[in-house]
Amino acid sequence: MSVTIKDIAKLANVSHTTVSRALNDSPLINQETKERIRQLAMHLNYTPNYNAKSLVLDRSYNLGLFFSTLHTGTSAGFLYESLKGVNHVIKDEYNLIVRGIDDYRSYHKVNRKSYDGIIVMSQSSADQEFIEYAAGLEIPLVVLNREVENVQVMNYIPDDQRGACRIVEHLIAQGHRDIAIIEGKQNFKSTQARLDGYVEAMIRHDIPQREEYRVQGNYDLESGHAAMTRLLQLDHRPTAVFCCNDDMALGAIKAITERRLSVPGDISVAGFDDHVFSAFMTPALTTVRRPIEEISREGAAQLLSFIETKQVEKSKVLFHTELVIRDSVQPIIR
Amino acid sequence: MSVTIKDIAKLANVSHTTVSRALNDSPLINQETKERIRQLAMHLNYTPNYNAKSLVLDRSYNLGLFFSTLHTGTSAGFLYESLKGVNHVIKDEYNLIVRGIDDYRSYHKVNRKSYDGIIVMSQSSADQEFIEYAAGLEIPLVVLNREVENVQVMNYIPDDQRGACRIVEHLIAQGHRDIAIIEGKQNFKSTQARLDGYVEAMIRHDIPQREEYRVQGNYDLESGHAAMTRLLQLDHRPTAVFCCNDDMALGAIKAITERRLSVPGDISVAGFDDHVFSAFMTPALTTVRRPIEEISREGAAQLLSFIETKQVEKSKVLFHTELVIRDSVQPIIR
DNA sequence: CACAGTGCTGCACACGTTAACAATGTGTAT
DNA sequence: ATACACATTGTTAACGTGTGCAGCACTGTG
Repeated sequence: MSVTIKDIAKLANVSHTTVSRALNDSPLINQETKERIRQLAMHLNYTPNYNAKSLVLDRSYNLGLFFSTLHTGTSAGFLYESLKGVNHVIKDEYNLIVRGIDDYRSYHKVNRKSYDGIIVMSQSSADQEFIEYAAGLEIPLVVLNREVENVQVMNYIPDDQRGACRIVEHLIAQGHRDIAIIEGKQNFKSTQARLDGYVEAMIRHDIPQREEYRVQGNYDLESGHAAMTRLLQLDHRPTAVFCCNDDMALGAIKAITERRLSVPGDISVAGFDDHVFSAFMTPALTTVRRPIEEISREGAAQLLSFIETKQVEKSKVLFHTELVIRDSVQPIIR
Repeated sequence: MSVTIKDIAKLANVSHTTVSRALNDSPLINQETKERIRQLAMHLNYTPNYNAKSLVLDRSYNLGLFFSTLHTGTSAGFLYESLKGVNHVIKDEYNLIVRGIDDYRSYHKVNRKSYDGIIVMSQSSADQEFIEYAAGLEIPLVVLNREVENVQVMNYIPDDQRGACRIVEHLIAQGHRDIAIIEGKQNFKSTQARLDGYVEAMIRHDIPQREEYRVQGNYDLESGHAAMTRLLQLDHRPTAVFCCNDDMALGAIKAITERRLSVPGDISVAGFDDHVFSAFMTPALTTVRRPIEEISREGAAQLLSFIETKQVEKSKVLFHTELVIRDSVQPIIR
């Protein structure tokens, strides 16, 4: 059907070995024959059969990009930035296979023969099992976005707690004391980290915390809307709300304006992530930038270098988050 | 290193052929031996080497999901919905490889050995070359989102022109006559289709078109903002603006509110796509729903069935777009 | 002239799997 | 008893590529 090195060999009157060597630029082959064979290959439109190569070289040319889930809890922006970052680094020789971990019924198909390396964009500790599995198989592995315990892997994460603490301190600096938090999806590591940051800031500034100011969300728009609706029904309404991601912040703002209240006039709202949309919302959202694209890029680069050299420090690297002040938070007028 | 069928064969005192047959549930093998071998395989934690399988079966187990670009012009929501739709359908046995067509320097690595099938999420006619290449190689192929010419492929597309026409007619029905359009990215097929819909509606209702009401955008937030800014500088401002996607609509609204004008009080804004965010914007965006997830799902399903049965009608299927009326368009008070 | 060295090429096998064909044993009809 | 069908298993080759080793021709050296 398609052209093989044997076909080329026949036409060039050499053995297929010579063809293989010529195409792989082996020093054993005479320059002229090399050139002749290459011309011929090009002319015949030869493309190597990567399945055969994979078999003998024991490399799949596949890289896996795995998300905790593709159904819910993974925002479009997160997916987009991750993919973009990784894709930017991937050399032409790798295929990038994208998948949700929770889609697997069995991890059977994930093994060293099928993946040269794996990038886990981890959001939930439910991934732990998968990560341990992959680590156990000694597949080159980098876990991004979530701090992973027990397993020795390259682990690149944003400093969520610090970011959350900073933005809550920003709210406090604007005079707010009645600050609510709409939390992220349960069991997501980031949910805990951001909550920790909130608590840290509140304690540091001696602000008493109210039980009813902590509301559960799940990182999507609707949950932000629902959570805010509950907060608005409180007798003593908060003057500011920290939403654990921008999607929920948008939902929250919707809930507020539906009640004919204004942001930030009546209630200040802060988000987290710095979604592409956030600068364009009305009001533009004050939030925390989480450098997902950089993390993906750096993680992918390290993974590639590990695959090639087999050596790199397996360690945790924190990426700075950054306060982005826009219009959705206003000082309180006493 | 890892367990192969030959290892199992030795332990089971049979030939490796028997093992292969047993694991593939061949009717040639005795039930008891079959069971025995399967137990053994399970016990040894055997996983088949897909590279070897691929080589002999001439199947890669790879499916390609190709976008025109992953850099700019592809919105996060579009990527997300596409991936979600396709992923929903993919059987466990396929790997989904995601890539931007404009990332290829050569299509060399795209061939029938490497891909069992390809889904092109086409946005630009710049893909045409790639599509023709893939079609020429007789790789099972489905092109989604953009109407493709000359090539006989499965082609599933949203009815953009009809949707655009409908929403512009909606603006007209609300009394608007000074209707501007912010166009999409140049050379994107959808840009043309939506413009055609706009023109169709205007002509049908005998509304004179002004040259200066047609402004170029490129589907991203910033371009919507810039285009709207230009429109606002006009002596005779439009009373309504049809933005060719929701991202640009958001940018446009930003530009309007920055000038202390209100949407829809002073200017009505309509979008296209029905991005997840659109219902939650302030004001909630009147737009056209484009069923990307359904299209991806249906396209992927057809591709799989084609791969298996090798027969399906290669034809164009139009998916209905749907007018979604929210709060960003207001009747004109004369 | 013998010998070692060098530069290039081919033979034969390996990778792990499937499949055409052969071989074996068992039962059944003649 | 013989032939024949049938059920089950094994032998062998094949898929396309890379590679250790052997072999060839030629060159230079003693």
